[in-house]
Amino acid sequence: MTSLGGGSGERDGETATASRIRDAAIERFARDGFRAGLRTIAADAGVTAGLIVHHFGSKDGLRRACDERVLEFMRREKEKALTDGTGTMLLAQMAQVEQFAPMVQYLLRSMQAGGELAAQLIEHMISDAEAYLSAGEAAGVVRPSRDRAARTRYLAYQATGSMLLWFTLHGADAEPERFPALFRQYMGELALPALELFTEGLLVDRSMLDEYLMYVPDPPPAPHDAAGTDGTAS
Amino acid sequence: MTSLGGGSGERDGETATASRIRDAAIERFARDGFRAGLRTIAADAGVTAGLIVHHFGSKDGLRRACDERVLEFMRREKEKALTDGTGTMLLAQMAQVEQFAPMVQYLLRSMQAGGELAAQLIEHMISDAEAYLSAGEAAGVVRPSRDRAARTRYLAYQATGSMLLWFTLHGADAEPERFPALFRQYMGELALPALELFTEGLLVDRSMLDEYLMYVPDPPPAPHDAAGTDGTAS
DNA sequence: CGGGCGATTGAACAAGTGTTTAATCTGGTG
DNA sequence: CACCAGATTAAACACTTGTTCAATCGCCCG
Repeated sequence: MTSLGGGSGERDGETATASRIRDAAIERFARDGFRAGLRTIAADAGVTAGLIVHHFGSKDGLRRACDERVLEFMRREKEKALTDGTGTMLLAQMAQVEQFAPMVQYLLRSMQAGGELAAQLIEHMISDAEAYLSAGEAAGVVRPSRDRAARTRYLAYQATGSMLLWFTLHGADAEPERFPALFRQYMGELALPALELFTEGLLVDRSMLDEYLMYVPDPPPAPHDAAGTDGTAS
Repeated sequence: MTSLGGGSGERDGETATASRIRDAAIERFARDGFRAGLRTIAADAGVTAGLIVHHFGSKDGLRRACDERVLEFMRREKEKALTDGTGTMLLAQMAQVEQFAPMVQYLLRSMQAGGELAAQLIEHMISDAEAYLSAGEAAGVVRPSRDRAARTRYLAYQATGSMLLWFTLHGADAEPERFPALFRQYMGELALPALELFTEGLLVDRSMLDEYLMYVPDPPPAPHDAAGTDGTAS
């Protein structure tokens, strides 16, 4: 009934049934996590478990197909939406559209479980943020950093990670119908503190930062773990 | 051989074998996630699967016992370490001690999977951060916020969530022996961007914040989801 | 010594998993 | 129409899972 493709559900070399199975899998994985059984997905798609492995080889093959579909969809959708550099806005906008909500939920499930798609996604977001922050610096609205790469990664991890945690605690077992509303609520609670922190910071004076800069080499320290048993930086 | 208790492994009404099973379960859950089988845990503890359910009723009972143990351990350890308000420092310090690393890893597994322990933990961290930030405000080193509760939650979610994501992508399947080193690396990459953001902010001017404050009621808006189909705030 | 009681075991059970296999259905082509 | 290739099914397989059950072991108390 609901074709996740938003138009072109089928791709090169894929039969209509295969794409229907794959879309049902995305929806079921989004709802129940990746421990959902093949028979459940098969029932959702109105087919048999055997047919799934006939088309995708194995459950892992099915998951790879889902990953690929979601990733390609994200790539295509990214250029149509104005991003805030962290991907949060992009996901938020996508979650509003009922048709795309399962994709966002599937994505968060992926990050919950780890794996290739999650890693690619976060790197994707980091490179987006890199471009966005660089443009902001050039335009004079974003302060330059002593280590731009590190800051970019830091911001992307913060934004994505807090969203993931929030989803895990409040939205993982929720019906997909409630998902857009939950996402709106998350953004609403987020906006003010984020803007405050981004424009005014958190600390009153610079002593902590300056103190830190006294003790470590400036831009990019050794990327590999040095010795140093002191873990406390107060 | 390695008693996770750090001294008093047994508690009221618990036989020595039961606590040995529970500690083995914590270690195994930390290593493999909660899908680890009872027989694996039983083998780790040198017993049989049947004995586990004899002592804990079910696998869920075992997990509850593990949760309780870890939570109580965190409570006891919290007062011995100086926290930075977000719990990151606390976990980092604990991860340095080889004996406690499995507990931290178990905790992150819990947050990965959601559930009661994770929810309690994050609320715990939020209330810690609340006290810490309030003290900072009173001492004049932390800027006051227009909505202190929201900012506290925001900061706790950011810190915990980014740590969780980082762990999921880089450390979930790592040997527990490497875990302390991975944690040190994470803290090292984190320190500079965090201090920069906290003391200098990210944006050069206040226009975005002021613009936002023009459109929403100041301190705490309606907590329930209002209508408003416009999700874009530029 | 004897009886009992909890700890502990090994085997069995029932339900679930992903996957395989042989058979059937279906549609297009010579 | 005959034929074949792919789609599709139902059943079986091998395996793992959590849980149950009866039997045994070991120790403490009377």
